[in-house]
Formats: sequence, C-alpha cells, structure tokens
Amino acid sequence: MSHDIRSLVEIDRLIHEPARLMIVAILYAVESADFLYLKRETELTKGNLSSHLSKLEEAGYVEIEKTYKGKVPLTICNLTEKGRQAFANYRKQMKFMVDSTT
Amino acid sequence: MSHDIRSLVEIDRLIHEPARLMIVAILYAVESADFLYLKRETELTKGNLSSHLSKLEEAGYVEIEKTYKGKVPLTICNLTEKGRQAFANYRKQMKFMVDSTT
DNA sequence: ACAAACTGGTTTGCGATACAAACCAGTTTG
DNA sequence: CAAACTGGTTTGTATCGCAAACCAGTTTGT
Repeated sequence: MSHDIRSLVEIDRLIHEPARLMIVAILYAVESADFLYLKRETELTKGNLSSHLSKLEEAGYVEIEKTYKGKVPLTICNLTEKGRQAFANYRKQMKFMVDSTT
Repeated sequence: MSHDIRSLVEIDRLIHEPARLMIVAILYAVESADFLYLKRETELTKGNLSSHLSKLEEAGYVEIEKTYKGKVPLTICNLTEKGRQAFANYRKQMKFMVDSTT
C-alpha cells in the first residue's frame, strides 16, 4: 500500500545517512566502542566520524565519554536508550519497505 | 560482521534519498505511472517531484515519455531495466542491514 | 633539552543537494 | 476575454556531507 510508502518521507534522516547508519548499527551491536574502533570499522575519516558523532550526540542518540587510557585521550561512545529505539524504529520501516515491494 | 556494515558507505544515494525511494518503489510495483499519480501517492510538491524525476532520468533509472491526453499534457514515467536492477540491489543491501543487526 | 613526528581528535571551507516558491505555456470556465 | 486552473520546469536558499587544515598534548630521535 502506498500509505506505507509515503511514510518514507518522514524517515529519521539522522539515522538514514549511510555514515551514521554504520555507526549506529555498530553501536547497536557492541553497546560501547571507542573512537578509533569506530574509525577502523567504518573506514570514515576522523573528521567525518567526529562530526557525525557530534550530531548523534546532539540528537541524544549516543553518549560520548571522554576519558584517558594512561596519558592518551580515549573517547568512548555508546548508544542511549533513545538511540536504540530510534534505530529499532528505523529498521522496522526499512524492513517494511523491503518486504512490501517484493 | 562489519565488513558488511561498511558496504553501506557505497549505497546508491540516488535511490537512498527518501523522496526518490518512494518514487522508485511505486514504479517498481506499478511499472508505469503518470506525473499526477506519482504526486498524489508520494505527496511531494510538483517542483520536487519534477526535479527528482529528472535526476532519475539522467541516471537512466526512469524513462519519461511526454504525451497528451486530449489537449492536456501527460507525463508518463516508467522504470528502466537499469532502474529495476538498481532498486533490487538497494533492497538487497537494506535487507541485509535489517537482518544482520537483529 | 628541544625539535620533529605521531595520536586523537575538532573546526573550517566548500561543493552538492533537497526543498519550496516563483514562474510559465497552454487550457478551461465564468 | 479575463481569471483561474493544469501540468509541469526553473530558480533561490538553507542544509549537509566530506576532506583538508588545524590543534593540544605525547612520544621519539639526537
């Protein structure tokens, strides 16, 4: 039904962006990851990763904890409950799109 | 595994854009539709619909046929084979994303 | 001890793009 | 015959993704 197709127009663009979709999908799986781990897994540049994380943080989807590992800065990211739900909902919509066009 | 997550970075952004995803999903189902039908179903403004269709046309994903219904202009759109394949592939990637993060 | 190079990021600049509003040619209505 | 409607296209603007430049602090080399 196209009422459902139409729902795509209000999809969560914060998550829809491929770079952030990667980030959120990873965090959804591992629950917590540091900056460099995310950088390796996503193969984003650090500038890119940094700004996407900031956006996810502003939206309240991820929580960013800045600590140290010895003397070296260590940035730990994890998904908030809000972020988990947003991703779960995004997946639901995408699943629907995939299924309904079979 | 995140080798697969990483593939999201090279997703087809032409289709990924929600407005175009709606258009393509509809054309995938109905095979052929006119401008106003698409406008009703997607609830896009006509300006928006027009420019998205142009982009899909440039990419060779849709074919646009300008005819007349009596004296009234009638624009018919249909998915090309290239467009069908691109959408099928997009769905495959999205299905994978949905399934792999379960 | 001090400079050069590396780590772990953030900020800046720019080109691309999604969107709505303005526009337009032609047709129908009052 | 003017006003309103159809079926669109073009234009202007604000947003956004990306990479390059930058930066504070640490380690390495001499």
